[in-house]
Amino acid sequence: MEFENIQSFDLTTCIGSKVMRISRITAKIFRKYLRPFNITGSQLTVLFILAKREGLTQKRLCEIAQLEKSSLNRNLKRLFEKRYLSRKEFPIINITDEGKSLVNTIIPEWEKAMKEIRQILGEDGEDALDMTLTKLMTKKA
Amino acid sequence: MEFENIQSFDLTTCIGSKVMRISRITAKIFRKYLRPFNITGSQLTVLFILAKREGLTQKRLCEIAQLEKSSLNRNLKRLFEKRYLSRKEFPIINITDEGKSLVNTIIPEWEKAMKEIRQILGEDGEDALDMTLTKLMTKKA
DNA sequence: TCAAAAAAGTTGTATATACAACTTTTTGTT
DNA sequence: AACAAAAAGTTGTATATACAACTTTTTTGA
Repeated sequence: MEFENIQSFDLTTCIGSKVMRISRITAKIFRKYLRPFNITGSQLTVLFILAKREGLTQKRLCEIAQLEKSSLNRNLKRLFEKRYLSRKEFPIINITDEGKSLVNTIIPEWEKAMKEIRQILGEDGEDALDMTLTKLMTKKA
Repeated sequence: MEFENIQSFDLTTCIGSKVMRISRITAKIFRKYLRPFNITGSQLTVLFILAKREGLTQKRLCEIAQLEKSSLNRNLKRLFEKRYLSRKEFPIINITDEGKSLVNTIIPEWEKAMKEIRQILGEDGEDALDMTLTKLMTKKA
């Protein structure tokens, strides 16, 4: 068999693989700092959003976090269970005092993670990341 | 309550969130092209590696793909089930003819996905991504 | 050689994610 | 107000991922 395509193929060019690797590496750094709080990066993102802008629906949260609605729905479920969020007046979701307090406590640790990653990326690396995301967001919506 | 930290916090700076978003967007583009083949990007990465370098152990695959061993183990399980990989002489894993054939067939579709992403990122965007990954890999190992 | 130690591989458990299908809620129209 | 249509939210199912704990295989040293 020939398999012409495989011959000329170079797997190190794959953008998908690269992005997944970047994501795994940075996620690992955040996990290291967040582990003591028994919370994940994804959950924290939602808490961050609601700590700044209270009273959002799932729909709005999806748009802000750019998450598929069922993905967000399950993230929220865990945060309701942990009592960091509440939904007393459906469908409006709010952060609880407990949630706010957690966010306030975590921010310094989050800053440590950010500092560690910034030391690796440098200012130009961070700019590069911003450019990448900006381009992807504007073209894709 | 005060929650001083929340006041001054700006969630749009979070590198972790940005990276996760980039990853979700690019993954979605790849999925679009790979769906007809009933295979995922992560599975394809493993097949790509073994299409070029036959006869690897899980250990070596982990190092090459930069995946945690249990994550890889489960990816492999699905590829064994689909008969794209085999392990006749434990612990050496090989791609099957079926697997090679699939990879050969998929490469043109993979190239379409790459083209679509490249059009969004541009050459500078792709360079930026490479820089980001290089920095993360050298510092983290 | 064979027993202990180390390495590799596997399984348990949990979260994240997406797509599709379904249910509930909201909205718009008469 | 009541029904139909649309939107929002939820659940089913599957994959990806990681960490911890466990099992199997390989290596090492006596």
